[in-house]
Formats: sequence, C-alpha cells, structure tokens
Amino acid sequence: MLDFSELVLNTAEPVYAQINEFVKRKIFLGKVKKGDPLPSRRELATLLKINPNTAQKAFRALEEAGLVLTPKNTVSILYFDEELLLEIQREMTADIVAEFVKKLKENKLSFDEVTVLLRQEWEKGEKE
Amino acid sequence: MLDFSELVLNTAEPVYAQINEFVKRKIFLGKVKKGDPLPSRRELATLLKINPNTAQKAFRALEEAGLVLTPKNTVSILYFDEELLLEIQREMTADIVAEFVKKLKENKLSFDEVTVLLRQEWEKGEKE
DNA sequence: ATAGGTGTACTATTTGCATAATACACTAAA
DNA sequence: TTTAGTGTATTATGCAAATAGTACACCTAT
Repeated sequence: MLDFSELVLNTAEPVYAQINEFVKRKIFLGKVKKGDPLPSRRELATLLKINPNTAQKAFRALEEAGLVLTPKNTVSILYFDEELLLEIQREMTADIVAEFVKKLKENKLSFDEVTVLLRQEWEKGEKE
Repeated sequence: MLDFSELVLNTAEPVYAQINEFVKRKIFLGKVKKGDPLPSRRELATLLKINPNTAQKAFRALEEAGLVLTPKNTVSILYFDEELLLEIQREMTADIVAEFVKKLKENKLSFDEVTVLLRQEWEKGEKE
C-alpha cells in the first residue's frame, strides 16, 4: 500500500493539494507501480489528522487526472497507462516552459542571456 | 502624471495587484521617469471605479518595493535609483530561472531536452 | 443479521483575503 | 477660518475556497 508516512504537511498550501502532489510525484518518479492500493480515505485521514473528506478531495482529483481507479466499495488503486503518463508529462513540461518564456520576455531578456543563466543554474545543482 | 487610462481591469486577479503590476511594468520598460507623480488615491479610485483603499494598498506595496515615495500630505511620486532597478530585475530573473530549473528537474528532463523546448517556445513567440 | 469496513453526497463551518466604509490628521489655498 | 484636497489607520463587509460534520448506500466477513 502506498506509504504516506513520509508526507509532512505545511500550512501554506492546501492539504488536499499536498496529498495530490505527493502521489503524482511518486508516480512520475517511478517509485510506485500500477495496481498499488492507496490507503482508505479514513485511514489516511487518521494518519494525517485531517478530515476524511479532505483525503477524498485529493483522491478524486487524481481519479479525474486518470491516475487512479476506485472500484465499488473498495479502496482506490493506482492505474495509468504509460502513454497517458508521457502525455501528461509532456503537457506539464510545455506549460512550465511557456510560462517561463512569458515571464522572461516581460523582463526584456534575450534568448542568449537566458541560456547562459539557465546553464549556470542547472550546473549549480549538478555539483551537489 | 502617470496615466492609468489604458489600464483595463480583469476580474481574475486582485485589483490592487493589477495596479501594482501596471506601474512596475511601466518602470521596467522605461516608459516613465523618476519624479513623475502618480494620481492621488481618490483620483485613481474614481477613474477605475474602485475604493481608494484599494489604490492605497497598491501604492503602499510599490513604496515598500522602493519604487515610489510619498511625501507628507501630497501625492506619491516615482522614485528609484538605477542600481536598485537593476538589482530587482536581476533578483526577479534569478528567481524565475531557479524555479524553472527546479520544476524541470522534478520532471527528470535533461539539460539538452530543455534547451530544445525552450528554443521552440521562444521562437514561437518571435514570429507573431 | 449485524458489525465494521469501504466510498460518496450534501451541508455547515471556518478561514483568509480582497474590498469597502468611515473617520482622522494634516496642508494649502480661497 | 473654512473648504477641499492630500495620505492613512481601523474596522466592517463580502466572498470564495478549504475543511469539517453528518448521514447514506454498499459490501463482506463474522
């Protein structure tokens, strides 16, 4: 069963969004496989000391994103085909890039300046 | 006096943020010079059909950002030294780049993939 | 059959934020 | 001195989103 014990909630973002993100990341990082069950809404609620409906809201969102199935009267399980996964990832990436470009153009930066900054920032992380 | 007549408000973002952005853009795009006066809170409020306190909130934020001065009992004026301006711009850019890199690494993209996507997106805008 | 576990729908409450209303202190000019 | 214009502080209102409370329908094992 998917393990939520490492999820520490912050007060800034909404709880349901944090749960959602947590699961999405597990999926995209390949740390989890199709068919794995999630805890029940009530179980997760007890663990995180939240209301079951908050868990429900997060799981519902995952379901609508096509990452989770919820058979009748039983716990939700992870379900996604690889094609969808790639599609979502492409979409997310495209959005990120588009927003990035928009912001930088507002700041009147040239493409070359951006690539330089980008390379610096990228390599800064590589060294650690 | 700084002209707000071209500012059309949308209902999505908060009004005070839109005012703030409007002025900041004018400054960063060099469309405005030091010493230029802003309209009074009440004047702007009348023009935009909003409450004077909403204008106040926007101007206050600009003041805290070091872009505006408000002498006693008179209208606010633009004030900033070029050094600060560059500094802010550098800072904003650095933040944008850092966030961008962080997100993309979460998606497990390589630097080369990113530059390709970036060039595509950048040129897409150039053609219009 | 019944007890305890599922998900879910509906409603209520809380909370945070944006906006508005009001009143005050001050200056300058009529 | 009075009037009309500044900015500002404080409080009230409105609203939307997040969270919580409660109840229901369903299944399964005891």
